[in-house]
Amino acid sequence: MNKYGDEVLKLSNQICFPLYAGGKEIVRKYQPYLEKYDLTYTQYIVLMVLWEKDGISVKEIGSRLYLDSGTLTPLINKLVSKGYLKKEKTPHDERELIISLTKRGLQLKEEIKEVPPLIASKVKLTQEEARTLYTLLYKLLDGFKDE
Amino acid sequence: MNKYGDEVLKLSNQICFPLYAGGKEIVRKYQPYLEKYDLTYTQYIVLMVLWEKDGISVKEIGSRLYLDSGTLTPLINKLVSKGYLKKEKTPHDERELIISLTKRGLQLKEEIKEVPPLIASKVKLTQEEARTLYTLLYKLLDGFKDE
DNA sequence: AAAAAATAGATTGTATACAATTTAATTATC
DNA sequence: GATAATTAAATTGTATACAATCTATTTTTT
Repeated sequence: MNKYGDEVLKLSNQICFPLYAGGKEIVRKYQPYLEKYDLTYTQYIVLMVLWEKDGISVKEIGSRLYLDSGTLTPLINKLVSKGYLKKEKTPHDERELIISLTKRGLQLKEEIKEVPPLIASKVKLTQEEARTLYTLLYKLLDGFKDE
Repeated sequence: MNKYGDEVLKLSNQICFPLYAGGKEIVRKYQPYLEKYDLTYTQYIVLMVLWEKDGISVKEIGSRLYLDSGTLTPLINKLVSKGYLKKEKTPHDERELIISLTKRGLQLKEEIKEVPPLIASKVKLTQEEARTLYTLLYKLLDGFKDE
């Protein structure tokens, strides 16, 4: 028996649950706004990565988003078929695939700028609280990385 | 053009992304420990709800976990076939389904108490930080509820 | 340089998630 | 009291996630 008895198994005592639920809910909040652009949240963050740094490998996209090729391969294919991305092999390493934005993919960036403020307005936290949450979440994520 | 220019679309400026990634990673951390009990994280939190309050409806489980019947129905069926849960209709409302723990489902609670401390040890936050994160996550979730 | 190990991406199989719809039962309205 | 509106759960369809495996290529070892 654990020294805390039943307490450790209460949903209300676990940091994991609100984190899991919060992550899920935030994605759900995005969907209605992204629907207009025929994008899902995951597709949107893949594009966000490329808007910041274009022409990177699937591997690098994955390491930035904590996603693996099992998720990214079909998702990138969908974005290619939608005309937002293109795939090409690198000459120096035939295993590697370089993902780049098409003109249309780049255009989308300007249109979609309206979305983040709309979501931000739904987050009922002060600037200070949001900053603290942000810092703690990254501290948690960084702690997971090294092991 | 948004007054912040490109800034709003940077992954590093969004609270949503670390939340999404953190939620996903925490579930991934759980899997190896839950595998031993033949459970997934979602199955585990459904059991957690019932360990706290047995004999509730699918609807109530859903409202506590932010999940709908589309997710819960097949998941509960799996837990029934594993021998952890049983389903029965209420006499007073034939639409409603009451989900209860079997003896085996109740036993599992004692065995699985070892897991939360193992996860907690992977979270590299001080007690103070964890408490703050917890508070902010619930504030965020509560803010989502009313609208 | 041949064999072994490692790596990038694709594939397969299982398990969520959730919107939208359907079905059955209950409540509300007229 | 019949009809309409609502509700709980199930079903359907689409899109992640990710472990495990596979394939092709590159790098390391010997």
